Amino acid sequence: MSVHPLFARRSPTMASRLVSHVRNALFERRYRPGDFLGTEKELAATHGVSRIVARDALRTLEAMGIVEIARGAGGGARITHGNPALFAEALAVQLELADIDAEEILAAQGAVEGLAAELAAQRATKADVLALKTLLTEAESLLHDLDAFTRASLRFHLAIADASHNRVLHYQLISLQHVSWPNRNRTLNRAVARRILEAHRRLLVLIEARQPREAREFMEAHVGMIRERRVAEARGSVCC
Amino acid sequence: MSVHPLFARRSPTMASRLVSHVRNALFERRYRPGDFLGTEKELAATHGVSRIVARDALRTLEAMGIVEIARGAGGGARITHGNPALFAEALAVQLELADIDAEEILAAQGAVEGLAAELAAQRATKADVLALKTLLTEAESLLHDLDAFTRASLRFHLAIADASHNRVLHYQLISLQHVSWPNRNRTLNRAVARRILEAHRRLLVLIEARQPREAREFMEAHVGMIRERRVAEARGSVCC
DNA sequence: TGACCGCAAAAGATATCATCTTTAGGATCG
DNA sequence: CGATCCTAAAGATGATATCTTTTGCGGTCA
Repeated sequence: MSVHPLFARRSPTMASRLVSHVRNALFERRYRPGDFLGTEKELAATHGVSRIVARDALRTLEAMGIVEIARGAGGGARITHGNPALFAEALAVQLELADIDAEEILAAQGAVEGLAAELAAQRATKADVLALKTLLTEAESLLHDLDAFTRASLRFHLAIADASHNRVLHYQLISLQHVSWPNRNRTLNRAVARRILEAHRRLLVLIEARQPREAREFMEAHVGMIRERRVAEARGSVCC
Repeated sequence: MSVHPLFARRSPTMASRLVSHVRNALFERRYRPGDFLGTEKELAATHGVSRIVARDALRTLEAMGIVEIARGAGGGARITHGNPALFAEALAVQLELADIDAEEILAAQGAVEGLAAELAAQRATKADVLALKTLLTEAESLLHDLDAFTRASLRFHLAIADASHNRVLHYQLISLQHVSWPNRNRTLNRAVARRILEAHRRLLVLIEARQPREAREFMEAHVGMIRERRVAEARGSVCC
């Protein structure tokens, strides 16, 4: 039994139409972070669909990082205030599916971090510099625990992106670190750690001295060195 | 059908556990693009949950760009081969939620495209150069239709990223263009279009001549000019 | 103030129907 | 006899309805 052709045209699923509806409203600024979207039942009712369809749409919107869902009385769906981790996750998934290795990622990371260092040298506030100093001191005290040292170093790099006062760089660096950095740093030894620490000290000096061009070049070289080390590591580990 | 109390500890939702299961398998390379995951019913059965839960999980995995779902006989869920558009969308959502404007985005874009131009000047193949020339010719013939001209220009920029043979730059540029470029270019007139065309010609010459440093500097200046224009535009449009 | 309880809301299960898509088989035409 | 087109069946998601279970907020009462 076929439906009359006039009414047959509804290929995009109802859930996807609901998703588009919310997404478009967001981009047209009709929804803002924190806004209440409604409960499953309300959404289903106002859009004339079943609760399952509303659920499907909310699952998708949740995965897209657009809404947060709370249970219990007073619960329901609200527009989130943003969650960079989700975006980092999205990049990580795509890079994994496209089978992209650390070298390509670190090349791009060099450009992003180079600009971050340049802007940081132009715009870093006293608070930014203080935060960087604190992280540097913390890393110094962690030379005995190389995994913890690595994490502190990652935070130092991210703090430079923050000091650039460009949030795009912050988001990009988060996502790139998420895929470029191994959980444990296999070839890192204390000598290398000291060299990294020295590079970070020098970076901080250049930022404090307001030398954007030098900061950028130094950062690019620094990330370049990390890339070299990672490439050598990868070659060395063809077998174990 | 109630679950035995022994197995009742399940604070994270069952759908989210199913999502994690697939996600982890992907990152551990136990799943590869194209692999068949199963149908809704099969997934529900093998994980001991209802079809609703399996659906919820598949909606999430679909939004994350991990699986594709096909209907009909022989349908079901498969690991995708990647979809950069989804990732671009994720960045766009986050930038919108964090209320980031075009200037910040174009600053980051300058760094990404600068590196793309530098690498393109080092690595572009004959085919890459040919593609760039074709796009340039196409843009030249579109001076009468400024919207079409804008789209051709965007493709030209993306082709440079492709010529860099670094896929991360391609992904990043797609996502940044997605949010930085207005659908219609309000202040673009024919004189500006000619200047853009001239800049693109010069870029192509530098890439063909294998002058990485110059290509990078020129590209950074080029994107910088676009940024200036966009900022002026934004200021001019406080009111209409 | 604090513990408790009620209720609202999502999470999950089950059954059923609708719709889409592929495929295989049969009818038709050259 | 062979190729092609049509059609019907089968297999899968899409959508609806209705139900139970779990969770967490908020008000109430001691």
